[in-house]
Amino acid sequence: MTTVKEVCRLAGVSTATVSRALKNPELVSAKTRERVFKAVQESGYRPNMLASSVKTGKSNSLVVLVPNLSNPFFMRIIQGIEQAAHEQGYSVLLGDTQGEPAREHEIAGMVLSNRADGLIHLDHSFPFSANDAHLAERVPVVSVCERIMGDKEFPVIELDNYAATRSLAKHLVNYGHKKFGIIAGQRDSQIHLDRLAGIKDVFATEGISFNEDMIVGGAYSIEMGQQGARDLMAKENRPTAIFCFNDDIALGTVFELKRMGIRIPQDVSVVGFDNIKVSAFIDPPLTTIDQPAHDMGRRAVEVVLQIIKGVPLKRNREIFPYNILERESSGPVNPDF
Amino acid sequence: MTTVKEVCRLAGVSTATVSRALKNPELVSAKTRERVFKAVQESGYRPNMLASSVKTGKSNSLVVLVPNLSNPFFMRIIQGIEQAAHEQGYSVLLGDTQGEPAREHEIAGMVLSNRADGLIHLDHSFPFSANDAHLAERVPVVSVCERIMGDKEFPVIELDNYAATRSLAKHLVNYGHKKFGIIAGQRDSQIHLDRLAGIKDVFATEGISFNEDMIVGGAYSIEMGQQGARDLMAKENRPTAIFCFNDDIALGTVFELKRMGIRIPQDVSVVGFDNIKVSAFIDPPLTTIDQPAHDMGRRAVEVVLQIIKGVPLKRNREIFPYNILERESSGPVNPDF
DNA sequence: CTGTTAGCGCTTTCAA
DNA sequence: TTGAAAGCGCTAACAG
Repeated sequence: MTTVKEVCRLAGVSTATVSRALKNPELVSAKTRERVFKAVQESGYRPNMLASSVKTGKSNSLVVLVPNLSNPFFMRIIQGIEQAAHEQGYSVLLGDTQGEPAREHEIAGMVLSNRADGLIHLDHSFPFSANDAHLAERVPVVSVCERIMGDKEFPVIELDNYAATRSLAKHLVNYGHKKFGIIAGQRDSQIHLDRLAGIKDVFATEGISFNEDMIVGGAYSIEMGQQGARDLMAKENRPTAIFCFNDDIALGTVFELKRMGIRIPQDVSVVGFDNIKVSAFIDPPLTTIDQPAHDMGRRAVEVVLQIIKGVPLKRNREIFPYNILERESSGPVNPDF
Repeated sequence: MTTVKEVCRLAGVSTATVSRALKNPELVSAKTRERVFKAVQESGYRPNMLASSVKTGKSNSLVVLVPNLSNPFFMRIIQGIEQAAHEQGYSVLLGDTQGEPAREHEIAGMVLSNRADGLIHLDHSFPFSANDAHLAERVPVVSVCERIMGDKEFPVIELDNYAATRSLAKHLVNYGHKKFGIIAGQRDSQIHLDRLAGIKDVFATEGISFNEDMIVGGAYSIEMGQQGARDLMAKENRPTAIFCFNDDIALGTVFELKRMGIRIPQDVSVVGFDNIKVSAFIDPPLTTIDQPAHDMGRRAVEVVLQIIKGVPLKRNREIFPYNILERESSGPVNPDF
């Protein structure tokens, strides 16, 4: 491997000058600078990032914890993160946690062993092990979408889940629906609570009675959508409208209902959440909530970099705007269903 | 930050002993080891990975170049990569290249600046800049799915694309189809050539005439599928069966054909490639080629680690088995269409 | 503007 | 089995 030494030799200068010419060119005379550049060129020198990181104490990378890499919604966030990070000269260490605490601890540990300067978390769990909790105090952490549980309040980039499900609920109520079902994802998260609250709030003002046993599910997957659809349709008071807490669930629900001979939206209306790409291209196209996932990812990077750089945050919680997409999977209630 | 020094102080030993106790515990007496462990515990010490990397010259990370993070098929590969890497104690630096050479060069550069020990490429381009080409000689590189173009032949993990499209073509020919259309992804890749060859081969033996102008498209996206479907249906000799070179394209094609009032598979058969998750849940479920994406990702890690460790490779090209999934988007030809 | 020098935190000889 | 000491490749005072 060619190191500074080699460049020094070729350019006939000291290591300090090489380092300067590369990092702070304005501190070096034009002709020396040229000599150094030429030497770098000739030798094919690449500074060893690790070595400089040891010196400066900054790794210039961020670690991102994702509960499930195959969720397309997360991918949109990550794309935003990756782009913004890259623009700021940071690289992204990606860890798929599968929601397993052990893996979260391990990956989050990278930021404790100086491999990353900050952490972006796409889940609601406290990512460090109990052992590391006190060390984690000084670590720049931001969460996207989910609020991290625990004593310390971490900055969060999120959607107004409450308002979003409210508008979804209003949309369905306006269509005359009175009997609802919900297929949930993770039930123990703040998101779940917020979304549920939005729905129940509308029910309350509209005088719609809703029974907790009309909430089924418990994972953000297509299969859960299928299962949930079957469970809901087996109830004696089966719903005419179903809230799915993400689009994957909605995809499974739509598939399964159609398989059961139930028409959408003529018999049952289905709404999703997230607006993943395919949602617009299924049959029928899905009514859903569009989240600015990409921008939220970008913003998460900005915020974590602010923390890293010691810039005080204006606010600890940033709420991004949603957009309700009224497509063809929802429609007027069918009184005969 | 707590460093070795602190542990030394607490345990009353030298830095060398601490280092040994942590990396090669067997070189240290049981009681010293215990003292060190206790000191580590108390101080909450975390070794600075960067510092050790500088010494050892190994970063224990791999960089992965993805042309498009939002392609679900790539995500399956990456999931495999991430898991395998993690099991081997490696972390994954992920770079979304958007197919832009500039970004590829920049990200691939990480492996030249000691930030990563090897590179896994999910595209067919030579990832280094012309400038870095000679440096790249010594870099462990593996490609998955696509063969990297250029003088040097890099190891590759791929599918038998030729055989896969052959069986897809046979499947359609058996259904009586004679008029075909193809909606391609990237046209300048080896994959494209292989897949095309497989199809044409079957056409040749079956005596089916095929005109190059029945090949449309040029990007692996849903939108390209829509566009391609429109283009194909506008031809005077419109096809009764369409090969889509990935499932995203097929999704768009199915959507657009249905929108045009064309029934699938009664009027037109559509087949995809990749078997992304949603393919089984659209209407109709998609006939496609299942690629063992996850395993291919895992294998890529094994191979790149072999190169890193200097273990000679048995073969430079590994072909993974495909599996044709005959679902409902393909069926008997409709002579009246 | 440039060179000398002293480390960053860790690993690894070499001697004891 | 342990410690002293010499670096890994780079950066950053401090002099000059």
